Amino acid sequence: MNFTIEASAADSSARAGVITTGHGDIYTPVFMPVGTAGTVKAVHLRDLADDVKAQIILGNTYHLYLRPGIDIISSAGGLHRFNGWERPILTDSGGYQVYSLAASRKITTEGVKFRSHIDGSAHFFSPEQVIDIQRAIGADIIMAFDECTPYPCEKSYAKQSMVLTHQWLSRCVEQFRSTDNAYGYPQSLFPIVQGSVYRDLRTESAETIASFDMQGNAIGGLSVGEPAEMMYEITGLVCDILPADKPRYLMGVGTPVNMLECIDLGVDMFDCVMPTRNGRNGMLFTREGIINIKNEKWKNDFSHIDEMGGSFVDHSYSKAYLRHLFTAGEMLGPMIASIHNLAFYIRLINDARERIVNGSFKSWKNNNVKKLAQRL
RNA sequence: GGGGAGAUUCCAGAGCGGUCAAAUGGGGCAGACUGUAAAUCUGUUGGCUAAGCCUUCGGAGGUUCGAAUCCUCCUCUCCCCA
Repeated sequence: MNFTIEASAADSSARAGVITTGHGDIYTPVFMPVGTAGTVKAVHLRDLADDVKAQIILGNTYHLYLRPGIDIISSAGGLHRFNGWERPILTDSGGYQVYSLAASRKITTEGVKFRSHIDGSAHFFSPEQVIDIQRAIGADIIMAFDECTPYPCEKSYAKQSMVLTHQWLSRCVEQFRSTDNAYGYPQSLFPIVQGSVYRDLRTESAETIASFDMQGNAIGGLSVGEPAEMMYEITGLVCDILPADKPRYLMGVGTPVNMLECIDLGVDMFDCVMPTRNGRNGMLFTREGIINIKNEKWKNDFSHIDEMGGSFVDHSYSKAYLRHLFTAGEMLGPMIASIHNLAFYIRLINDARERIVNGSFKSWKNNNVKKLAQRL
């Protein structure tokens, strides 16, 4: 994996770059659709590649390990072969599940004991296993095993958790270095900064993570309920410490506004379930603001879903029709909304990239932020 | 023609003397969702000058301090037998 910066904004930390991988180039900043179980929910492969124009998608170690199981994915020849996605894949380590499935796991220095949310069976993840599993999945970018702390989080716990994440990172790196790429093409490991909302912890964590000198770095433990301003503050702080010549990945973020603000702070990569999950639940993101397509007000609105949208679905269906699909419980509704939202997210980030390259990012961002967040 | 069951708030359907503006489900309306246990979850759903009041449980009368609940008649539905 290689990262080259093509342009940097003069009045901001935003930059435009290219990540090269064994499955093709990724132009940054980039939004990566989340495909937890080996599928970006409700979106067909062809739509994802040709219409949405996703450059890279996510998979999830914990979910794929439980189902279908790593033996199946290995037999298939890796996740790319299994699900048919030929562009890059990044896998999350399961660190987020340590947080979101907190009720059914126990953390020790050695690793995490957890119960399957599917059948209750007992399992254990060590940092070493998490690397092995991601190798076997065949992810182009592998994430270190971390503990994603909740918000709010006592400082003492945040510190203890951060130390643990760092210890696990050493083991992840060692395991990563002592194992080979599973399918011939290169695999990269990204470590993850933790430290909750505490500036000193985040500083320490960012410096520690940077010292491992991996090919990219991630910021975790944000967008877990803290105020947006707090997230920006920590993101800015960490971005300033992480090396500029490596991609910075802000995990789990976020809303369109969150992404523009964080690009401004120097973030290169984003992923979030929002465009797909909220889309399935009837929320549409547009340049003019946010639409709840289930609302009665769209009942007789026969205008296109998004006049300014760049996706096939935007000009093929009306708001009234999409509302009807949701009202009727038709599965096409969530599909259309997911495609629209993903295409919107990716187009927005592409526009941001264009603005970075031509030097007008900051003012463009400031002009758009308010509109993007308003409700229609 | 004979016998039986029933009519409840948008729908279905509980309630069978006061704690009932009336369970529950559906539908409607609105909200939430940020490295996905989510095609999920939450709220709300008679009116108003709104911690109170008013009008509602097929219609009309009656019993009672008090009726969706008991009685009488009427109207209408459904089922069974001829």
